[in-house]
Amino acid sequence: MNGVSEVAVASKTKNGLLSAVQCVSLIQSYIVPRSLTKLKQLHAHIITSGLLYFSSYYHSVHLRSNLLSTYALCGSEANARKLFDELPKPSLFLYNAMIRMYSQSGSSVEAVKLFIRMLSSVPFRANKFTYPFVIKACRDLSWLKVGVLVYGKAIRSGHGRDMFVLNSLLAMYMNCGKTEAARWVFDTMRERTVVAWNTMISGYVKNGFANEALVIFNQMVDLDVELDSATIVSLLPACGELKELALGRKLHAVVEEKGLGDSISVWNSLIDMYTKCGCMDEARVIFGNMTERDVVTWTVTINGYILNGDERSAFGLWRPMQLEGIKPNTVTIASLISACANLQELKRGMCFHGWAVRQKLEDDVIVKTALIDMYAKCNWLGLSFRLFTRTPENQTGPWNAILSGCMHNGLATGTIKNFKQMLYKKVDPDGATFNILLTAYVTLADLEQAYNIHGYLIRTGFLSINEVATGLVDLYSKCGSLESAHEIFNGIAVRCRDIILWSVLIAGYGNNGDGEAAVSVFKQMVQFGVKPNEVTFTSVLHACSHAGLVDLGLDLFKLMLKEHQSLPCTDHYTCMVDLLGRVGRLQEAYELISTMRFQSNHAVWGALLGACVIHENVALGVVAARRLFELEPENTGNYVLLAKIYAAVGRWGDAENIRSMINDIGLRKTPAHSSIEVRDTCKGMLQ
DNA sequence: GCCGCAGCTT
Repeated sequence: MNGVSEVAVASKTKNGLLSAVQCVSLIQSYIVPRSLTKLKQLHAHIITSGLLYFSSYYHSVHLRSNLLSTYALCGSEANARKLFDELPKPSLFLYNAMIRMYSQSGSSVEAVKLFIRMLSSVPFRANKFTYPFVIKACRDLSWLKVGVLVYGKAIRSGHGRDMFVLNSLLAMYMNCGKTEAARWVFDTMRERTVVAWNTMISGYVKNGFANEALVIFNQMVDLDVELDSATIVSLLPACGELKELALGRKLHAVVEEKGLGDSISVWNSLIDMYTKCGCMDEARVIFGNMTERDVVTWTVTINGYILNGDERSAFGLWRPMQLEGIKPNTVTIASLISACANLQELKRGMCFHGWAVRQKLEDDVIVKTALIDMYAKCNWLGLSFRLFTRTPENQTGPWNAILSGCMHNGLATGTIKNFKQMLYKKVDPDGATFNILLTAYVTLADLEQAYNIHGYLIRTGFLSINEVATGLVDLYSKCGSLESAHEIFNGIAVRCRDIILWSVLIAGYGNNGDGEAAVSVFKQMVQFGVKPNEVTFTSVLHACSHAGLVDLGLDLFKLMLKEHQSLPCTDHYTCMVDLLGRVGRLQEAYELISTMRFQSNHAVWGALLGACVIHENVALGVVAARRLFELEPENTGNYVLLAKIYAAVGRWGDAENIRSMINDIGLRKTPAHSSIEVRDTCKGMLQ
């Protein structure tokens, strides 16, 4: 209301000229505080007082220009546009103001259109302020070719080496995935501010080259470039991705030392980094110390809990978040829905679905994708499909969700059929699509099909994605073609071979009964400096046990305890019990179980019982079976195995006792068919 | 004759 009184004062002066000047200075005073309401009031006053008509032409244009540029700065598109259209010959400054407004508000197409109109209607060339706006608009639209043409214009008008123009060009190349082009521009820049370095870092991270981002950062440090908060915010996602906790902590220290923590996004990025490195405690501390939190703060924390397997705590933030007045957005709700999918909590998932519908967020693609996935993981594929059919068809995310939903519900051929539909509808598949598709082909285990998809992946270039290549190695191994699997493996650059790829090949040899090859690949992996993890050890021990390589397996087990200092898990013990049990070293297997530092599970005892059956060892068989009866009383298979041992050594009375035990349990706890099956097995053995 | 423009988290 203050604005009205100011306006009133201004209009009291009889002299229209003074009044117009006063209006201009008032308008300009609204620029920094972005006082749109006051501006509108003043605008109305200018119209009713006739200032625009009674002033000189010069002052009238001046007033209009100021009104327009301030509307544009305040993001009031409709008002700015109306004024702009009324002007017969807008100045370069006003064109810039309009283009800036469009490119900042996301109306990028309008920005580019206006630029083209400007080129044809303005007697002078665009200036150095114009190009960054237009290139940014092209960046947001991923219009690489148009952007390059605009840059060509910039060169011809002498702004090709302008720092701002080059920085926006860098960002455009990075956003369009052209990291080499960006690199070239960066290398040829004469003058590099911290903005250029930051653009390179964030660009590399966005394009999946987190390692390159770290390299750039190190160069930046070597050259003593002063980093700012944007550097931190750009680099922290790389730390999270690469689990570079040490560097992440260092950056945290830098934030504290240099006082870079004035923006929320810095703290948000730190929380995100800590959660990705598995440090929920440190993330919680930052969260607690923040005096102001935004929707991203809550979302990264919720995501962090989910990532670290603590979905309960994630759900627990839902209410406090809203009590603090922060409204969840599409990212928040999608994360929570995916947490419901992890836990198969259909009811809770439906509650979030309902909330999303009420908030009109249901049609957002990431929310839709999360919902499709959630219903599929809760085994409600019908609901998944119903949502899917109401989704715009050209987006990859929902298609991937429905493909993985088919797989989750055991429909391998359905997955492949839908993938073909996807291609038919001209939807672009991505790396994730092929990861899912390859698991579908794995269940079919058809070598001919594997060759076909291999060829397809080469033609489309998707084989260069590491996870996809890993999936293909797995597919070939599961089809029994270890030669092809190894060939793909050899085709992957040594530095790109991650732990998962190695483990897949080791498991491949193991499952094909070639324990020696599995162990040899394992040794190669260690030689290349890749640290084996739990899964690798499980695979290699499993391989030994399948191939009967007892002593080799024992050596590896000891190696695991000593050199790699990994704590063995139950899977490892199961492999070892299996390994020893198969060759009849039952007593050793039993002793190994006794050395376990934690609760033994059914798999370990099951392995021992299985070995006792083969070697007809009653004493240990009874021990193992008793433990199993405690651990899983309703699993009739265990009773059958024990009965088998008794039967094998001729202790028919004991076998008969087991049979009656099974009958009791079978009638009470297992489905009828299983009890009948069990009874028949026993009968067969007793006869 | 207004004197602005680039990079950054879920």
